[in-house]
Amino acid sequence: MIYSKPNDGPGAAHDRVYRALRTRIMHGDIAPGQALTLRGVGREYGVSMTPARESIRRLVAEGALFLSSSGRVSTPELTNERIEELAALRSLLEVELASRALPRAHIALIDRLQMINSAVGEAAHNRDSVGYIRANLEFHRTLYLRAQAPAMLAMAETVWLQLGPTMRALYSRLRRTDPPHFHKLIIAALKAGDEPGLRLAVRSDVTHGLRMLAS
Amino acid sequence: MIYSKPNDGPGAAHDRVYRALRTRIMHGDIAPGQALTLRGVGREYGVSMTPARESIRRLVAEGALFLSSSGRVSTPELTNERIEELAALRSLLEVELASRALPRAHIALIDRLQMINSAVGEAAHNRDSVGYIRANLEFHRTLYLRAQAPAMLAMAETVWLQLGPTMRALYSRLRRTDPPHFHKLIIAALKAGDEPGLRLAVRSDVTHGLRMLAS
DNA sequence: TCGCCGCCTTTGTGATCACAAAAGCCCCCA
DNA sequence: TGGGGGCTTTTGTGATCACAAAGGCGGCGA
Repeated sequence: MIYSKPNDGPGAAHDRVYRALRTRIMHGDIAPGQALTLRGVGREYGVSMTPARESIRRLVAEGALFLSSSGRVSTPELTNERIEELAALRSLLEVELASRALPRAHIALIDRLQMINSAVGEAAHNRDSVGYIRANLEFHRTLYLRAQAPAMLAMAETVWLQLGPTMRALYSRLRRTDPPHFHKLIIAALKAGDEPGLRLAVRSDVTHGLRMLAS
Repeated sequence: MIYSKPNDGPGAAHDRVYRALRTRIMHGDIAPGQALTLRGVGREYGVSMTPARESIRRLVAEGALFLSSSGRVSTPELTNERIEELAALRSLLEVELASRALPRAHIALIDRLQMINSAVGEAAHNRDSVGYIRANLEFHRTLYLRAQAPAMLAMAETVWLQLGPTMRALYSRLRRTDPPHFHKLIIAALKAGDEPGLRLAVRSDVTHGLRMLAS
């Protein structure tokens, strides 16, 4: 098999496959319950079963994929209990991340958040669920990067990953065309240096979208 | 290669290796910075490189092992910043888990916790670091199982896993022979149904041990 | 005696293969 | 026409191999 580059940076072929699959799952590119096969993934990315297996097993370890008792893997179909739990985890982790980012949030960061937020609004207007999820996650990640807490951010991303397919199902179901209200509250709290307000705004933003899955 | 049983339950050979390694790491059986090799692990557990590789890569994905840029794996040597972050994560997650477990904590559970806690004290008295860590984690897990929050508990265990080798280094360094004081506070708060007290006791217990690593 | 260069060994990576189990499928019969 | 049994294909698992790169070690020179 011929690649464009013999060694694509640190890591290897399985890392490329892993990253591609991870991004697709996190952005909601794959519907819940969709099955994946080792040979299929390998064929799709031009690698043998070995890197495909490593990528898939890694995603299983992170909770992004579900491994049936017979070894078949598929994207998970979450129960309501699990969704509530994951929402609670998002709330716990992201409130803390935002709070830690607050003292370091200068005006340049806030400007960037506002730009990203307009991209969120645009995706919402165009009813582009994948674009909406991607921009929304970028908004949150940009803020949390300032917290200088890599382990915590990694955990938050793991939760996003587990929610990816479900978020797709959610956002394609509800027809929202307005940009998220709570993002504006987050930005306002950042500008004002208002920590309790920021915590509340983040918790509301995180909880709001996921709460309407109980229906 | 001959096994005692052709199919050891759900999963397979790699699952057995994974579980064994995971337990050893979480209990602090392996010192920080210790290197592992695929062929070495395979030889130790009587399997080929494939299951050894899957187990190790899974532990890497969970943060239990560190993967150098050249592909070598070793148990991580945590920086102080990372230890503080992981302690904060433990605090966030475990306070929430304890709080959720409180309404369901009946007398039978409290009795069991007291029994486990005496095992903790005994291990401390015998200066048995691995036994101490194991009993201590069992104390916490027994309580959190009552929270009925599997995703949250899994995250907490992932943090324990990342801290395993470091906890070993910590507990073998300091010569404590007394059972943990905060466990008694946890039990007392559970008996009294005192939620704020429980939150404080859990946070103190989690933070206390890890804080003295800054030295 | 100390440091550096080159060789040999160890190690991870990806590919391929044999095997068994699971899944899907089709045909036949009630 | 609907369901069940058996066959074929698909799929995951573990083993093994070839290869390249990294590591370690010893010897040689200054």
